[in-house]
Amino acid sequence: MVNAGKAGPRRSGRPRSGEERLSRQAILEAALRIVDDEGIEAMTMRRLAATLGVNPMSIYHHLPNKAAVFAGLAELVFADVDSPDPGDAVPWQDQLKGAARAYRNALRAHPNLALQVLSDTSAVSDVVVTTVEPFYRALDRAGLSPRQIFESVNTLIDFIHGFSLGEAAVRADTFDLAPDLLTRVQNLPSGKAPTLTRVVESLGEEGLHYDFSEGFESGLTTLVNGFTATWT
Amino acid sequence: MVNAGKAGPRRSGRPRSGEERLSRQAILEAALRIVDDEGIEAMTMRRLAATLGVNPMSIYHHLPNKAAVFAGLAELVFADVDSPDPGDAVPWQDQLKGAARAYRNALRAHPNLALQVLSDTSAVSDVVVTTVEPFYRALDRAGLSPRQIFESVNTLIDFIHGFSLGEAAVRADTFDLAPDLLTRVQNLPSGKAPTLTRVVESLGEEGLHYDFSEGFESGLTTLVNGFTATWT
DNA sequence: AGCATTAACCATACGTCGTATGGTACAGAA
DNA sequence: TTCTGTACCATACGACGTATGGTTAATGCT
Repeated sequence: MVNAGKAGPRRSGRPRSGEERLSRQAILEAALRIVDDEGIEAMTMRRLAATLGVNPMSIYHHLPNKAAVFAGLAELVFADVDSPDPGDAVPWQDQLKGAARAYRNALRAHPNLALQVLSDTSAVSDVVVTTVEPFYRALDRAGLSPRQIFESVNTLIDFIHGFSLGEAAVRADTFDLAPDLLTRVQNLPSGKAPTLTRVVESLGEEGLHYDFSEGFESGLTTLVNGFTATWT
Repeated sequence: MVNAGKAGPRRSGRPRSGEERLSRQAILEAALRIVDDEGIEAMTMRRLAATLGVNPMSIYHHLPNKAAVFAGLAELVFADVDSPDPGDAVPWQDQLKGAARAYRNALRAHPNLALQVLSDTSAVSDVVVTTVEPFYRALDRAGLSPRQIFESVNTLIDFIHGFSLGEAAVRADTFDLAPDLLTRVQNLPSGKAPTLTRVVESLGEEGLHYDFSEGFESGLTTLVNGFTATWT
């Protein structure tokens, strides 16, 4: 007879009703914490089990494998896309920009997860599909054809994905490339990149620092202007 | 005295002059083959050593760790960016598009590597930096300010990155979403995505299939038009 | 009520991974 | 000739994902 104490923390076998320690939800929440706090490579099944106070194999009763854990996390991220939908009172351009900002913000909320989310094709669930609806709505209101809407949404989302990838890699809201990139560019084999060198030097004079939000807005404006110029 | 035979395939100790079996170059080439043929997860140090006919630890005399192998592969990819540079006879718009196509093609050449390349910030070497020069040149000729050039290049490259990420995930030149996406969209909780549903259904009527190259050109046109409309 | 099934946990173990450590044989410099 | 460094190999360690097979409690069936 091992562990006869009622409150013994170590038990074997199925827990009594209401004493279950695991659930899909709880597991995913713990996994998200690990990823956010310590990075994606820290999220191992054993580590996850440890933070849940549970044997590693127990997790497999709620999720089939590690890939499913990450797919679940991706769903969480997309579920957090908070589309404002200010109604159709607002111009379609602003509607589209709002949707794009919401999408970016969701990816930005968990930078360590961004790469996983953007690369996991199996995570394209209903959640993701409905996430893009606001983009379609805004462009529909702009009067584009279905084909034009389709291509435009793809272009815009590709931009957001690429942007978020870069943003997640840097892990800061702002980015000083002042001495870093500048000296590197100047140390290039002479004449390899004259225009780049000139541009970076010129930017260096105004005390260059890159702000991701400004960069995002700039790209967004370019794209919206591009849609207008191209389709009308 | 083990292995006294002159041609014995198993030897220990340093090989005789001219008989070295490894080099950084040879290792990276073998690694690239593995990634291309069998996917990125097949590229393990042990597997790599096996294809080179060598003990796993021998690789570490030429590259410090596995991450360095992938960084080297990323360099190879960027070194393959084949910027056409048709001179300044061509309009800057076409110059810019040509640079973008070359960049995309380099990423497309090794789809299994794309994710790694796009996420590995440590691989941003001189090779990568010089790779973007054609973008800067074209936009400089367009008469933009340094700041405008900088933002525009970032936007364009972010788009290419996002696009390539999607393209690499699908691994085909063309993409039939006809029944797949269509039925999924129609099975959504009613009213969740009305515009999306309508657009996809409408596209389904014309026998929808998505062509990545067409999609890329579409995005490119939008961006170039956007730069023109925004900065001038 | 009794019994079989299933669900939720744990223990052990297997094969694979990256790579630390420490050899051994040759090359080139002193 | 001796010393130092280089390019290989052998062994081993700890961590990983997860297959297998317990044990116990809840649940469904009769």
